[in-house]
Amino acid sequence: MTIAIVGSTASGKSSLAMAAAHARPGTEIVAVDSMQVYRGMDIGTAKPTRQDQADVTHHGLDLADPIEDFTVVRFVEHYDQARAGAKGPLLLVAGTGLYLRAMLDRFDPPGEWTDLRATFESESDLAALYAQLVQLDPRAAAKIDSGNRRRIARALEVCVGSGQPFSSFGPGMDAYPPIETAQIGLRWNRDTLRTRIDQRVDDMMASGLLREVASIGRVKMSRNAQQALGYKELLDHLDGQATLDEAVETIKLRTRQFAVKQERWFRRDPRIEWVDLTEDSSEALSVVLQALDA
RNA sequence: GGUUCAGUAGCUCAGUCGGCAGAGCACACGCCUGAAAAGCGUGGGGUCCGGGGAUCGACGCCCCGCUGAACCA
Repeated sequence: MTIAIVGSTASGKSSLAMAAAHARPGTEIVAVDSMQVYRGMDIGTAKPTRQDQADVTHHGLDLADPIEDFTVVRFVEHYDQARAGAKGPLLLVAGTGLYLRAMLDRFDPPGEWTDLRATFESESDLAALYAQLVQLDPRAAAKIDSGNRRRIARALEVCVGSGQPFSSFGPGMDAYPPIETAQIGLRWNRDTLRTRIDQRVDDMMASGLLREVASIGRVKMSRNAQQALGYKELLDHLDGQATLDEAVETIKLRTRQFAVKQERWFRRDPRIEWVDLTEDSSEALSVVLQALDA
């Protein structure tokens, strides 16, 4: 039995999952989150507390040091292990849409050819790069914007490295086959979500986020870890590039934009059952419990 | 009280000689299978502070007023 709760940052999915796990003892939680995988990045990623982790078995947390670049493939491997060893139902708490889809729809990403990728990414003539992709894999090219260097380089990396078209590795993201796992989506209206985000960022600052960021430091953070909201802006502040107030405002703004981006990602998936929240989450809890009991 | 400067998209501002109203950010929407809290694209938005005048034609020139800033008293 596996259920997924999806939603944007600050939607309340973690606390809903805790409530559900308490109501159905034995349930284990899987945090599907590209940043909570980093050890020591606790406050800024709103990682479940030690107490929560003591009360309910959690997976998906603290899988890598901040100096490492984590990837989807590593997360799926971890998930498969967790699923095999789990003693009770799994409750997935997902903010990272790509990770969740890779897990549930069994994406099988082609391998890595990092030196090829580096070559393509440093190619100065982007138009020529795109033309090459159109030649090798017109189907992939049709789905990638001609200005998107990163995705073009990755597709070419796979075409050249594997000898097969990038588009031959799966149906793509717009295929939503039926799956066992029920997905429940949490949704707030934008104004309410904004105040929740502002409050959450203020709370993080009050809890010592700046100290956490300073104690890790930029040199001990990988490219990917440095992208984490809150960390990125406070690292810039520590480098003297912004005042603390400016940094906090930027965190709030970008977190809002991130939340909308998450919503747009999940919105596409027709299999998600949405629960519109006001301030009362009891309806969401009963929906989750119902799914767990089914 | 006087002088000067400013007032254009939600915000910060461009706008050449008077000739179809612009940018960045924000916002909305979409795409993306080994960086996804990343990357890429699309487009909706205007009482050009208000009023009057000269002109074929004004965001632009002239006059009056309003608001803000700086300086002088």
